[in-house]
Amino acid sequence: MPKRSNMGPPWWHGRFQGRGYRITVPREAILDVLNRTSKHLSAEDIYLEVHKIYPHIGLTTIYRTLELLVHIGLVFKFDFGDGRARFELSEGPKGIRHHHHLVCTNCGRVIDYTDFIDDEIELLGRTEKGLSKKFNFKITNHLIQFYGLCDGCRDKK
Amino acid sequence: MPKRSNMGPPWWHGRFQGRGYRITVPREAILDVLNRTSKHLSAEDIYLEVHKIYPHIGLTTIYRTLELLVHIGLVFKFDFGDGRARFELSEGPKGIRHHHHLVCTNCGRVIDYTDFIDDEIELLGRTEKGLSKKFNFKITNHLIQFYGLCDGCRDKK
DNA sequence: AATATTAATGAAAACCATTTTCAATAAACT
DNA sequence: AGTTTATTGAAAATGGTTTTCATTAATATT
Ligand SMILES: [Mn+2]
Ligand SMILES: [Mn+2]
Ligand SMILES: [Zn+2]
Ligand SMILES: [Zn+2]
Repeated sequence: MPKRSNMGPPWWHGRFQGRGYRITVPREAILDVLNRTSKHLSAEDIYLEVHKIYPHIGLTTIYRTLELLVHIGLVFKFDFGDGRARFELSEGPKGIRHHHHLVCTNCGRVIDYTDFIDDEIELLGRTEKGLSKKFNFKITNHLIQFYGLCDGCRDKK
Repeated sequence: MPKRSNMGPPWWHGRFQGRGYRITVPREAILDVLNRTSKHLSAEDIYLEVHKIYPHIGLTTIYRTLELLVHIGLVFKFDFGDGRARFELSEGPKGIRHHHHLVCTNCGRVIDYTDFIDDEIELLGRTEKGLSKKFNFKITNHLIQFYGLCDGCRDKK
């Protein structure tokens, strides 16, 4: 089902060329699954989805591909505390969409939010600068997650 | 070696009483190890340390006790991305010392920092309020970590 | 102080997400 | 079309964590 609305190679092809990485069917299938969801899928989730169309693709390949995609920066890997890694495309055709997460500790639901991001970015910039100076630490990344009870869970407790 | 400078029950005893939890030798030993380090120990780290004094205490008990301590809020459990959970006392005799982490992605070193915490707390408060309202999400906790290269690793790359 | 109750423990086995191995396959280059 | 070598799939291994279950010991009761 990997059908794109307009012709031309998908926007991510450039990330593979020139680095010795090959564009393969499994890789396209995995990127396609990630590209078409807004959920935070586990390796097995992705495997099951890919399996519907390419039953011969194995779970091992899913893991290996995800590792590669994280390595080249196309995918983010998260740990929301349920014992399995979760993956999310780091950018879309329209560029990076920076956001943080709200994690429900009761049902595991994960909510993306971009509100307040500007204030956060502002603070993060200051903090990163200060920490870099104080600890001589070169910051490349940050992780911000809020935990609590989601809309559906807060009453039932 | 669990020797306290002055008499009286340790400050954490109150957390066990009244809840049906018993104060046992393994639990005291584990709390003692956590209380005397500023590092972020894994279950095995704690096991090895406890083992020096109580060789009969098993790794299973370490895991079970840590789970309990996290449950009653005496200990924080972290994932710094190296495949094993890390534990840290949530408070000391002098109260809670809120801090966040700087994680070196090269050597795994973890640095606690409390600088800029005030600004962060301020922002977090606003953000939590906004998010709570927008998503009807009851926030109980947050996780903030910065990743990058520490003093010893940034040059060698 | 002795006894009863039941939470806690330890050893071994099970669990399970992820990684490794290795022979077979298929992209990309000539 | 043929060659090179990155990639793949199946099976086995790995390793941190959890479960099982018989035994032990902390606390309550007498
Ligand atoms: Mn997200
Ligand atoms: Mn810390
Ligand atoms: Zn929920
Ligand atoms: Zn380092």
